[in-house]
Order: sequence, then structure tokens, then C-alpha cells
Amino acid sequence: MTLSNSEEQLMQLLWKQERAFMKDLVEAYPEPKPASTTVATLLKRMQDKKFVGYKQLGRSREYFPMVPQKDYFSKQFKGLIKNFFNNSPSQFASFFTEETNLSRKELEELKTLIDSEIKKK
Amino acid sequence: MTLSNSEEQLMQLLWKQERAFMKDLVEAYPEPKPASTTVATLLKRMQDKKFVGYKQLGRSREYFPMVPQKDYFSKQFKGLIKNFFNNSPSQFASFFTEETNLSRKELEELKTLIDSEIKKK
DNA sequence: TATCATCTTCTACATTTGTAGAATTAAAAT
DNA sequence: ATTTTAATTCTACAAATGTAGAAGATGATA
Repeated sequence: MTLSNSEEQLMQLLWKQERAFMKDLVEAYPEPKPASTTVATLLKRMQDKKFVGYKQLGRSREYFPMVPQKDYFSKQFKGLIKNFFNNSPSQFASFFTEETNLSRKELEELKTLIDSEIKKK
Repeated sequence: MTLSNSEEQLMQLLWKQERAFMKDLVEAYPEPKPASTTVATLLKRMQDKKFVGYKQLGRSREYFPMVPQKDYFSKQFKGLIKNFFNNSPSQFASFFTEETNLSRKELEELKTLIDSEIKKK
């Protein structure tokens, strides 16, 4: 099960807010904001897909993500890696280092990070 | 303009082959292979979207990608980074190093790679 | 309490996507 | 020359997606 584009956009807003009422979500959209019924429809579809849950609070519902952003990202990312780099993260890594313009400092930091990962092994 | 899922799947096949006739593309699909008319439809839509071109060779057409795989990947990837890591590649990098299970050897290689990138600066 | 502000659910509808049959064409093989 | 193979274009249609109005429900507020 995947999210469609507009569902994913909404999901991003929800992840950012952690938990939110419909109104907050609608407001979080950049102009032009969608009709609230549009958001309602999306939320409902996302509930069907088990991506969103809610807690009834008096009159209305407080929505929250049922899938952590990280998990979702991982899945997306693995998909990309699989298609474009033949399932080889290290192959991707070299692409990344070469193509992304990281500053010297960022590269240094990354190196440090890698070192600490190596130590963990 | 983006590719839909099934279009992207076909695009992957085309990238792999570099240039191909319809038949080759259909054959490259895993079972169950789609009807060739399905592929034809997709190819046509992809032409409209300027993702695919072809060269008329006698009776039929040799199709080829008009968008390099790398460019396409970059765009996708940047999109992900933007949504999930607030446009910060270095933030992504740390996620990557921690979450992807690279072996010690791969990590070492990556480090070397980063070093050579640093030298370039 | 009458009115407002919100929400939610239903319904609707145009587009896009996923898939493929029918018909036509033309080159290839026998 | 006839049959076969591969392609191409048209048409079709169900499912998914993007958007939103209408109507009903319920707290909040004047």
C-alpha cells in the first residue's frame, strides 16, 4: 500500500505536527489551500490505508501518523536504491558523495560519523 | 512532468537496454508480461511527456530514453531529501550511514571516497 | 436558546493510470 | 505470393486520484 502524491503531501504535514486537528492541517498548507472537505477525503483514504489514526477528543478528532516518517522514508529509499543502483547501497553512496555538493565541513563530519559506525562493528 | 509507476518501470527497462525495440521491452518484463499494446500505450504516453524518443528503422522504431537515468534519479532523490530531511543532504547522510547496513569494508571504501572528495575541494 | 464555526460523511465528477482488444500496416520468412 | 510476426494507432474501460459541494451533527458563543 502506498500513498498517492497528495496523500503524501498531507502526510508530511501531519508528520511535522505530530498530531493535529483538521483545521491545523488545512492551515499548514501553502496557498492555495485546499477545501477542508478535500483534506477530509484524503484523511479518510489514509485511514483506510492504515497510515493515519485518530483520537476522538470531544467534538472532533486529533489525527496522528500510524507510520513513522523514518520507516516510510526507508521504504521509499530502498525502492529507489533497488531500481537505480541495483540494490547496492555502497554504489549509491559513491554517487551521493560525488553528486551532492557537500561542503568540506560536511564531508569531514560525515567521515567522523562513518568512523564511529566502523567502531560499532 | 513525472512518470507514473508503470511508466517508470518501463523506463527502467529502457535505461537498462539503452535502446530497444518494443519486442525487447516486452520480453524484458518479468512474468506476467504485459500485452504489447499495453507497452505501446505507455511508450506513447512517455513520448508525450518527452521521456522517450525513437528512431525509425525501416519497419519499426528503436526507442531510447531522452532523460538520463542519473538526472531522473537526482530529481527524485532531491525531492525525497527535501521532504524528509528539510533539504539537508548532510542530515540525510547521517541517516544513511546509521540505517543502511553497510559492511565494515563498504564503510572503509566510503571513507576513502570521501577523502578523495575532500581533496578535490 | 439561536446562531456560528467545525467536522464528518456522502456523493460527484473530471483526470490520470493501468491494461488491453480490434483493426491496420508492413516487413520477414517460407 | 502467402502466411506470419511485430508494431502502431484507436478505442475502451475500470480503478485510482485530485478536488470539492451538500447535508447533517455537535460543540461554542453571543
